[in-house]
Amino acid sequence: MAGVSQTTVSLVLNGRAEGEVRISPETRERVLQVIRETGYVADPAARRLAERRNRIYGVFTYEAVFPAESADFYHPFLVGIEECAEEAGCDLLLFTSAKVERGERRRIFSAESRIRLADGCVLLGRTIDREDLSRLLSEGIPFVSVGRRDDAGGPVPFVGADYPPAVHALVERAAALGHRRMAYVGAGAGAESYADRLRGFTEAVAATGVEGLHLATADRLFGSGASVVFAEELADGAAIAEAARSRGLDVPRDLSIVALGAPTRPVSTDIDFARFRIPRREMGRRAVELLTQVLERGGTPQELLACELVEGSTLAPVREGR
Amino acid sequence: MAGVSQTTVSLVLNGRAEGEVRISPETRERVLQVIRETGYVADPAARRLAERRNRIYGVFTYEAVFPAESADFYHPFLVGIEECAEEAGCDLLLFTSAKVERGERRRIFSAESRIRLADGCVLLGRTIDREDLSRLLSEGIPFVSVGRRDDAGGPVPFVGADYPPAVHALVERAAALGHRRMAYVGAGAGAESYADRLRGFTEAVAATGVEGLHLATADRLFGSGASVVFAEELADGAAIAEAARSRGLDVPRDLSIVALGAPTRPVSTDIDFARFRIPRREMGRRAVELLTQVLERGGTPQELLACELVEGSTLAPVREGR
DNA sequence: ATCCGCTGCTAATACGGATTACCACCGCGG
DNA sequence: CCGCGGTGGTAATCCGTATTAGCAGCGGAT
Repeated sequence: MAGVSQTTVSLVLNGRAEGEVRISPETRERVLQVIRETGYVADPAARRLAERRNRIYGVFTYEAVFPAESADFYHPFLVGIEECAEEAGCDLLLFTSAKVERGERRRIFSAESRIRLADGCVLLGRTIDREDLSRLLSEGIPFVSVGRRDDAGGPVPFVGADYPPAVHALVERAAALGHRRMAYVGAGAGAESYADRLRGFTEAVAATGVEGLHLATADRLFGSGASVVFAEELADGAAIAEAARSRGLDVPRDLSIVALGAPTRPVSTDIDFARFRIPRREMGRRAVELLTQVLERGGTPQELLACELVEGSTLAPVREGR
Repeated sequence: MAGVSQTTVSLVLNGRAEGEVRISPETRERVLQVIRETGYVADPAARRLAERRNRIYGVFTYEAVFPAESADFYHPFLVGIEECAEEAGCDLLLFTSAKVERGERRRIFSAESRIRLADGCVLLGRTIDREDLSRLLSEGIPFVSVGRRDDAGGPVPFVGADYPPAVHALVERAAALGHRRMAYVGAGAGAESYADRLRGFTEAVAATGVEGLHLATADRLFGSGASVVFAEELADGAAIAEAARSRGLDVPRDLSIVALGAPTRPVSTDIDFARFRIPRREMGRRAVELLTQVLERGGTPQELLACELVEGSTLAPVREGR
């Protein structure tokens, strides 16, 4: 239509017409005019094939992205991811195709995986398959994990929440309120985030010189003599509060409770726990920024974002006589 | 690695090895073995280029998908869309790249639009640009709109909520409770969904033989003598309830209120309005199903899903003497 | 010995755009 | 008239897969 070659159109379209290769302003204008009239847009698939770049970022979650169960937890991450993708002019590819079989988790690599259609990928999930991770690394697929991850055959790029200092601060606050015997309730393992919380607790009690107990479950909590309990998850905190109430204990007069996580399961509690805020939205944003950075300059960025403390009303001075 | 040509791999990969083209079972097994070992996956971009098919469905929303403001409204649609995409083995491409300029809406077609990377597209939004719609039609891009749409240079494929019968049923119920003067408050235009509600109302009052008023705003409602008001949006209903209270009117003793929409804006009200339920999740699911159908067999499906009535507590018998 | 039909596989090409090497043209100085 | 440098553009190739036409080899029938 403009009487020029495909090459010329490509050059004009990509603004390369000013550098090495020269196209006269008249020709350029003519091509642009036709493009405007027809609304021509280069085929993204062909572009990807030729250019190895798409401006499409993949988003992989081990659970369904939208559904309600964990929606409250994942949603803020996605808000941040979308915001930042929008600013970067990128589209998001949600890998929904990996069927979640009953009891099975999604897998990143399936026979039909379209992960390589995206320039790179943001990973979301409490835990991430080590096999998947190491394969991502070995195949050289650019990605950033939301949440700290242990090495998996190499360092993993991530943006995580910095749990240890946050837990540390809460332990110190409890100590300042007179607590001398503290319990951590939760696995303290399984996911990196759990391990980090327990580590923060363990280091903090050591540094503060108070006594720290680690209980896998709340069963033996009430015989332990602990005056404050650090619950690994908000749901755990709610359960402990309920158990305390049923024993006739008042929170926080008889027992202080600190919650160390965000609601990953839908918890119907309006208790205003002493806790910290996981900067989920910021983590989402930052993950996309880091992915962009990886795509442009490579590297293996690892970042931890600070968690803001929330005073709450479940951490009080230790009761005399305990 | 298997000592065969690229063609052979392609044939094996696509299970074409049994039809016209023949590959010996031994060779096939050898290729499959290598595929298993290496985890080879065909490049989706190249596939799309060659095959014109991707198993990627685009999702276009005029507002940001995730953010909180309209999250409550859009989320159920997305749940349905994701569910169905997962079952169909499709990935979802969110067109987040179209920057939402201050005060501007997203546009489907931009210079960088990656819409053609997807096999087809699901459109979501209260209103959809007519230009965008007619361009989709004229370019022959397969799509399905969530929400009924008027023709835009041709019939538009959609799955919508069937408002008129739902509104009709509510009008009838009001009439059965003795109401003889009913008001509809809202624009009744702008979006198809609003027009449909007003149309349902207008037809229903005519059929029922009661008096129907259409008020653009609630300003003159209280002098109108209407004993029941149909609010176009849930938020409108909440505002009217508030206004009634401030006038010393009791809902529903002095004034019945029927809400005709779902919360599109975050409304903090716990009023249990007489209303109907928009089957949003089902609409999302169905949209994906219809898109699949369009891709396979073409056509322009148009479907309306029934809205279930919700009794609520804001519709009562008309008060004597009004 | 020739031809046929079948089996099993591959060479060649298309898909649409990015990139690169190179060519045709023009004006100018020698 | 020749050579030279700068302009403006294009042919050719590549990206990785799907598809199609066709080729080599072989056994059996004529």
